[in-house]
Amino acid sequence: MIGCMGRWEPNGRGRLAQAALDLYVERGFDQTTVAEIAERAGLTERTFFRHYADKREVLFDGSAMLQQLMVDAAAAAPDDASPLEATAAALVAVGEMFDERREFARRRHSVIVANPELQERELIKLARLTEAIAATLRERGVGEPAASLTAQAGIGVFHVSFQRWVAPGETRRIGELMREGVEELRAVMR
Amino acid sequence: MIGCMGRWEPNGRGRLAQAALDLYVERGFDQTTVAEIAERAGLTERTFFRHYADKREVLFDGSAMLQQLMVDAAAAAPDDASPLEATAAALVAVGEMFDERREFARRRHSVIVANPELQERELIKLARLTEAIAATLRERGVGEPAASLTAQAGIGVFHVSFQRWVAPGETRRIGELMREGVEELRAVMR
DNA sequence: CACTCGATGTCAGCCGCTGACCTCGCCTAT
DNA sequence: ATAGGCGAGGTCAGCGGCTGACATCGAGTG
Repeated sequence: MIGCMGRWEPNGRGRLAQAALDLYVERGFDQTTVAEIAERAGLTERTFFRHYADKREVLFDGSAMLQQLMVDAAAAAPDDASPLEATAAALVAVGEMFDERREFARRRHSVIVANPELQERELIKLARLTEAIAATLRERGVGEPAASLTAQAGIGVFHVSFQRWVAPGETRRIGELMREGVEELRAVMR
Repeated sequence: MIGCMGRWEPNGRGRLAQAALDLYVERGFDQTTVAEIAERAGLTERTFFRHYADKREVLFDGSAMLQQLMVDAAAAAPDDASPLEATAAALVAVGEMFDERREFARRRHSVIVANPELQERELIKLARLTEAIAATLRERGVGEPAASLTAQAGIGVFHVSFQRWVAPGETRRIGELMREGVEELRAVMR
């Protein structure tokens, strides 16, 4: 019951993720083959593809958890909260988790900005997240297109704030950058 | 000077695009090989890749023109126009062109919604478009993060409106949907 | 001690994509 | 008019991402 440790070492999945990030940083995404990742993790190429749908997905393992966190936070907002307030609650919810892992985020981000294929994957994760939040708002009684537009604005603020947050030299916390972003967007739409 | 018609038939690039869209619609993106596209166009696989960087790009030929159109429109807005007004001008500029090609857009869209890889490509095109508009706003003297947030809001409205515009049964023009979207977003941010 | 079951290994193969090199046919200059 | 430039296309070989089918191992279960 406790075993389940594959054939040899435990946590093959985690070893693959670690090996992949290391290699992507060391020599670049394109210059890394899946066989090399698997070898460094002490596994085979075929096993890599059992854990991750493709070579890119290994960098996006946390996105499901992020989505769950944000959706839960938006759903838990008080009934009388406005769509924007519920969305803002989702943003606040992820703030702490991000601030704890800034260096990891920078490392990962440096790989992604260097490769268009990875940016595509990041963008579709963001789009799915947007849809999930829009669905949550709809369940809260928000109509269309208001729900989609609000979710889009919220994720837009998140995205812009995230990019500022990982920029070299930036020391403010992501929550502060997101608050500032919401205010700025309000001002611009006024 | 006028010749330049490849080795046999003229417009190989266009024939490839037509063959690709037809096949993607007929049997799906995944079930279509590049060799088949090339064969239907009377060319070879290798030639396909000389015209298009990859199998997906053939569906996104028009995006460069779209970007140019929107950037020019935003840049041409009067000096005293607000960031939001300049961005709205970019939206208006694409309205007519889209309305003229609604059936083509629906056909193309049906292929894209059926395939995540194609959605990724669409999203990165939208992201590049967003960056281009943000850059235009910056040239107009708008600071950061206001420029990025405004561009993101504008493209967000465009995206949501486009999806409503291609939905089956929808008859309103895209310009009207975008105007409505901007108003809705304003209301939600208030 | 079989037996099941989930995780991994092995192997063969398709297809997207690329580099290197060759061919064809129009165009221009001498 | 002929030579050579040049751009579009063809041919071939090969890498690497990804998959299906099947074998194997190790741990828990009866």
